[in-house]
Amino acid sequence: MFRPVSSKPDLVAQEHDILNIWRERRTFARLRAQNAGRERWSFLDGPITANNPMGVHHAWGRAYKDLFQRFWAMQGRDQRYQNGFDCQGLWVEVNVEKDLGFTNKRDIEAYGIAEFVSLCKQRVLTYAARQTEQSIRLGMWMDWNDPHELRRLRDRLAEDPSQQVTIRSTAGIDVTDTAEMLVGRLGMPDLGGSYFTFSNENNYLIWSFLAECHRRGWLYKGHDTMPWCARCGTGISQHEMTEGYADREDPGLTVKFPLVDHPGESLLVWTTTPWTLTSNVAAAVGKELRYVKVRQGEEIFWLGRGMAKRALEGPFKVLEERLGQELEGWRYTGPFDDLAAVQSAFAGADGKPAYEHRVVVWDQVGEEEGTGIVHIAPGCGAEDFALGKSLGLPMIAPLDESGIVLPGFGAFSGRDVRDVADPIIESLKHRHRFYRLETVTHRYPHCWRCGTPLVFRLVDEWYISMGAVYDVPREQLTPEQVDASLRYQIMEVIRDIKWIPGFGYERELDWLVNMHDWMISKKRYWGLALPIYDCDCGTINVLGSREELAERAVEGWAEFEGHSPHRPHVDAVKIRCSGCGQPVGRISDVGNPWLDAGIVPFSTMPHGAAAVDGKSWFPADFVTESFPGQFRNWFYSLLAMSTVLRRETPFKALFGYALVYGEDGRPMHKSWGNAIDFDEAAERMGVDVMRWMFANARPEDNILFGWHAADEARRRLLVLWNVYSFFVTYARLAEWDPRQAAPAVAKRAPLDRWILSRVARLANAVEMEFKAYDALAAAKEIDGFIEELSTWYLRRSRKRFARNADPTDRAAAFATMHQALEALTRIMAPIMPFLSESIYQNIVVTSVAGAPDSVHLTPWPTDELKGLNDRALQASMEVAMRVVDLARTLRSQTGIKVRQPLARLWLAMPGADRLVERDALLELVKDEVNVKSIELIGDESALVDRRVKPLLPKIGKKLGSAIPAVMAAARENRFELLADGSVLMGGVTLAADEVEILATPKPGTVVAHDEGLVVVIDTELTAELRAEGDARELQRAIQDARKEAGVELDDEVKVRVDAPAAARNALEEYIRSVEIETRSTIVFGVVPPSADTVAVELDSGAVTIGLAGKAVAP
RNA sequence: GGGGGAGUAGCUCAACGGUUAGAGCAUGGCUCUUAUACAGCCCCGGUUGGAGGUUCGAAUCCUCCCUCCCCUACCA
Repeated sequence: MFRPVSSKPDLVAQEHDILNIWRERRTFARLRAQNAGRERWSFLDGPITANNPMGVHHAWGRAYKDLFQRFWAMQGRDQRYQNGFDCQGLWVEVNVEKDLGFTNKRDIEAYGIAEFVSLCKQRVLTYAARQTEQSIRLGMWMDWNDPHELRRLRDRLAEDPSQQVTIRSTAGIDVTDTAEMLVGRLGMPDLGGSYFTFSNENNYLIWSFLAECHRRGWLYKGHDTMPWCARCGTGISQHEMTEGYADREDPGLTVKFPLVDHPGESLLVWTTTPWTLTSNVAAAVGKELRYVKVRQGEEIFWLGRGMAKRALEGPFKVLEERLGQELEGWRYTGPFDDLAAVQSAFAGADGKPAYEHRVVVWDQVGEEEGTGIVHIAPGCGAEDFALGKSLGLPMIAPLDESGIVLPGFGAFSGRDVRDVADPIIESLKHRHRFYRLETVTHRYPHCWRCGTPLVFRLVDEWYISMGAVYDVPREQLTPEQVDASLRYQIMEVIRDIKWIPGFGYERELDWLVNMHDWMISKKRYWGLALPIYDCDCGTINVLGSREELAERAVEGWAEFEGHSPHRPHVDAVKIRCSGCGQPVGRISDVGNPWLDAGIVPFSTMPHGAAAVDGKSWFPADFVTESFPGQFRNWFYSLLAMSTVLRRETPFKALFGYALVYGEDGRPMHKSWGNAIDFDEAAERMGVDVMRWMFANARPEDNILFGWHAADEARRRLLVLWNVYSFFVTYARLAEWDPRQAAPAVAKRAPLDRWILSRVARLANAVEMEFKAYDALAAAKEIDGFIEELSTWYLRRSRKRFARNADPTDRAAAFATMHQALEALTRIMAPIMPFLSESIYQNIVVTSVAGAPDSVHLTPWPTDELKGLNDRALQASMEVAMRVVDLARTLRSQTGIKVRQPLARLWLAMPGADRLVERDALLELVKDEVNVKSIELIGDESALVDRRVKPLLPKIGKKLGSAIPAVMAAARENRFELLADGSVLMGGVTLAADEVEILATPKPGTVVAHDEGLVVVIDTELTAELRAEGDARELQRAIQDARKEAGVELDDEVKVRVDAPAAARNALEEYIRSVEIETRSTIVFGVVPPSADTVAVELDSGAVTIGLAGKAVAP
């Protein structure tokens, strides 16, 4: 017998039970064994940053990942099930710094890089363990490391990285190595478990990638002015800029640059970054722009003509007008010519000034903002740098890597760049160079990690060239051009990918066209050690492997030996320069973390000789990640690296989804009170509710996640639960068991055959949707099925499950419901692994011989159910359901309750003869809407009129301006039906296929209609009908009373009914059937005051009923 | 600043140029039911952001304006 099921499930507790069952029975391991060696489905997990606990936003993507893995497992596919952790980079560093209370890089150096890097590793292990536990809670089936082992490894690493430690692989084999080396070997085949991007293998493979880039001449050192975060002390690459833009208020400062050759006259220049004025080198004007000389009081200024009104304060008089090019070469006195840094930058070889501030022409000068004369500081802006370089201007770089003004800048030296604006303005006022100060709000880049406003700094960084952008359409490129430009090669590669949603392809393409070279260096500590050895002789050595490092090492190897390829140990090694033969050290930079994530197809899916059994998992069939940002990050790095190494795509299909927002439509934010922690969500709403919510979200839109949304999602699941609970309750009462013989499907009621056909169709539809990676469409199918299972199949079948039902029919109903539920649990298992498992365990595992002991070990049911499909029956049933809807509408319009039986229902149904099982279906309708008989009438009936609906899309173009007349005729029912089926109306003749003939009710009767169906009810109530209605009303009241009294379903009760004589008479005929339905014995008479009483207003009079206790002792 | 979207019921979103703009949620009302803290139905709710234009007909196409979002960008 089935285990009893509460009607109010504790979903959360149930999920924990299921987790225990899976663990005890090693269900996942058995699933893997079951599919091992079969056709593969290769999923590549995008690494989650192991830096914090997992959030509900991670849960969205992880729900998709698990969903599709489970689905393909049910398709019998072999899989890798490897989760990934992203480990290296600034994310982790910033948090470790925060924990230590550090404010900048000098603190790290003082603390010790080795210790700092070790803490970074420990933090990764801490959160990898945590996220592993959370992911398991989510139901995600992966080849997980034991979280306790990860924590133990972390603790051993903290104690002494060189100590020998033994850990158990996920396959159960003990492996011994030093703590540091074991950490570096995580995710490798011998240890199993999640891959970690800090692994030795991952790092060395990036080396080989970089060496390959170098071999092809694509790796170079750039000297440029880059966005720079002073707090983090590192440049920010173009890939990282997106999230960092925010509105910011800055000073809008207008200053005077006195002209050397025009005494008393000054240029007016505008800037929002006062600190860059110390490094001013030139002032740029537009060649074709017009400039004016104006007088204000005693002073004379030059500025753009179009800007004068806005930029000048107070009245002015225009004295002269010139083109920008006429100003070229004018010399002016710089704002801070007395600074040593300026003097030395301008000095020639002999120490005398070789350069003077002057006006230059620049095509990018515009007239939208400022004064039309642009302050140029090549050391403080990328565009300024480019201009300065092309004109051979001196460069002045005022900041060190922490944003502190360098020596040589007088009183400003040693101050933080963020604090020098005011002193500079003061100083300018002092020097009579100040003109005006306002406040400007503009979009300004900030550090994506720590939020510090970026500055621009002149630095050396390392880049991978993305190749030329040719000024011709792509299809006209020659193969040679494509071979020379990586970006076009990537563009070719991405054509082979199925992008879901489709706009992903365009977006990636757009990024590829516009992207700059890939800046891969970071002046930090925790990350990939770039294998670049930049020799003073001009030779750049790039190593491709640990072996090459060993081979070429000339010193420091002993210090490195036994360590992961991280700073500081790897920095100890010096190699022999291939150019000059001298020892050369590694550059101190670490790598861009997207290199770490981009190499994982190669580090986790070895191919060729490296493949474990000669078969490669590369390329992946599927990847899925949140798309905002990833087009320039993970997707990009995957594609770039795979294109360089193999010139083919690393994945065949990409499914992108948007962001998780709070219920209020804003990003989740702790301080806004709309954030929900994953753990809290899991333990309060349950993960299946969450997964159901996620599956029902439109992936291309942001999902609004919250408690109300969860309640709504849970509702549909409770409908299913109620069906299940009903089934189990009655199966237990009937002691029904799936092993009992049931009538053959063909012999069952049409209702049974219909729901089985329905579930067969569901299996097929959901399979198709999952294969198209459309979880939403699949969820909608399932949702629709649950709705019909509950509100039609079960609703119409309820009586069939009762004890007094026909035994054969009852057996058929039980068997049908059982099969439908069993199939449904399998179909929804990928989305809701717990709920489906819980139902399956109870109704299948306990009682079906030979059934797998988990729903997740069952195959996808489409093939098993195929034979049950019956399209004609489904179409007919839909008509019946619509008739019921119409009849209900009529009842509610006339105010006649469904409990009140009606004599007749008239039904006009075009094509009624095409319906299969017509009589049986009409019986269902009769029962459902409580009418004694249904009479079919033709559309010629006196009850309906005909109406003509012109099919506008067909006739619109043809008729043009005649349309209004035709439509008016249609509205007013003015038309003539011709013998050949055509229709004359509004002065034109419409062919039969240009119109639809509708049956519509004649006014004056109670009718409802819908697409040709017309339903009319007979509202006349005879005395018998009223009496029967009263009986049902009484029955209902007794059931209510039973419920109030908390009587068990199976208990017999005694009921006293206090009714006037008229009511007694009316009810008399039906008392016996009411007794049966309500499992009671009815006695008319006074209700004792002690009983639970209920008052009912019957048609035949007011009655009071009272439960007088149980009739039969239990 | 450049490019692309989107503005439709209180909220979240639908609606090949086709005449009465629909769903879900929320509010309110009703109903069904020992599946009993389930569910169903109905009502209410709209100048389709605004103004013009094209068309027999516009939420839909065009122009301008307003607002928001996304992508992109160091314009000083």
